[in-house]
Amino acid sequence: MSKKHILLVEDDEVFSRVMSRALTHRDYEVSHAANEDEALVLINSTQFDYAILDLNLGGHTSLGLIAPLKQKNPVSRILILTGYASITTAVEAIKLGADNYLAKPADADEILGALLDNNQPDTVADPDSAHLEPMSVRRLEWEHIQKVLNENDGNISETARQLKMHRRTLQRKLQKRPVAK
Amino acid sequence: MSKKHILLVEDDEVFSRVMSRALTHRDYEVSHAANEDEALVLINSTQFDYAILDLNLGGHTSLGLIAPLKQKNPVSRILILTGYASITTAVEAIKLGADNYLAKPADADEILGALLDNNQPDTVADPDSAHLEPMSVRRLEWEHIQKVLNENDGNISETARQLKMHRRTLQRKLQKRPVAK
DNA sequence: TTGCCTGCGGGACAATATGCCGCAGCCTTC
DNA sequence: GAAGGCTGCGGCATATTGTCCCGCAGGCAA
Repeated sequence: MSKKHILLVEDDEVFSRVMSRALTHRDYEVSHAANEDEALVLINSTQFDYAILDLNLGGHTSLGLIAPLKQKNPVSRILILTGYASITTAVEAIKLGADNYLAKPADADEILGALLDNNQPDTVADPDSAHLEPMSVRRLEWEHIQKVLNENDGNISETARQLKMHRRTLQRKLQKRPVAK
Repeated sequence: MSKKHILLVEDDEVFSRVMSRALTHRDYEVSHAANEDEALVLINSTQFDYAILDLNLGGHTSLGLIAPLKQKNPVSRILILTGYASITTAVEAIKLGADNYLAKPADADEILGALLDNNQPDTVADPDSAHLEPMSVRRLEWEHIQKVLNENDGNISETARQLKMHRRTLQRKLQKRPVAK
């Protein structure tokens, strides 16, 4: 049986190198693309079994790659990975056809687990995993900001206006990482 | 044209009453269920256009209602609502067929927006959907704090713990008056 | 082309807010 | 009465914001 072929779309130099190596060691064949165009070329020329897409590719998101991927490769499973996770983008990604969504930081095992994981039904079905703590205010703020920012197609100035906060402040908040939980 | 029929599954007495009224005033017909069994009875006896499900129903989740709903009512749009939002449950809900996922606190407009949202051709042109301003981050924070504080029967220390903020900070926030909007 | 407007990123500095300490008073429960 | 939890509040040392101010880039109209 031949090796499974994974498409890795990730613009972070270091992270992509680490991931590539980790996946290769686990006996996968990995093709890496650092941006949307490179990714499209690969998608059109190769059959992939899986895809790992970093949500934030420089300017825009990698969500646009989902459709071409699905079209060329109806059987591949797609995992969206992001350092700036939010419920809004997660919902959007899944709606667009991604199979899973994972927040960085995550190690290779975690990522592979999320990518291969097919026993979806059990994930949340058990009542114990039902996380009963309310969101922290920071987390809630982050989610809300992401939602509004998304509604404004990434326009920071407009988002700041609607949120009644200074653009400079929003800008600074966005540069930080999302809150753990 | 007859009114659109909404199924509201929500175990919180107060919240469900408020929502029911708000939706009724907006000219929807609302059926309310406080638990899974009640909901199933309604699903089997009525045709719904939309459904709003609180994710946490006492012990388990309301995700199990998605399948029956979809089966009986292939056209309905389903919104999952929860005070304990997390990316994991959001992804799960969308995978199971929910159309959107929203974190409380959320007002009726926000909820309806999330429910009707999306490229639904017939609702896009709706002139009534006049520009919904998102809550400011301060307002959202205030609402959330009040809600959690309430769940904890006014216990400031416990609330601060859950919100992962310093008790002193919470105390100071509470001394100020609520934000205008 | 030249303004002009808008968005983006970021420096600098003062005004606030927050984290964290400690203390005293009040309850309720052993 | 001692123990432990909650509340209100006074200080700081830090962190985060509000403001103002530039420079740069792209879209657009004169």
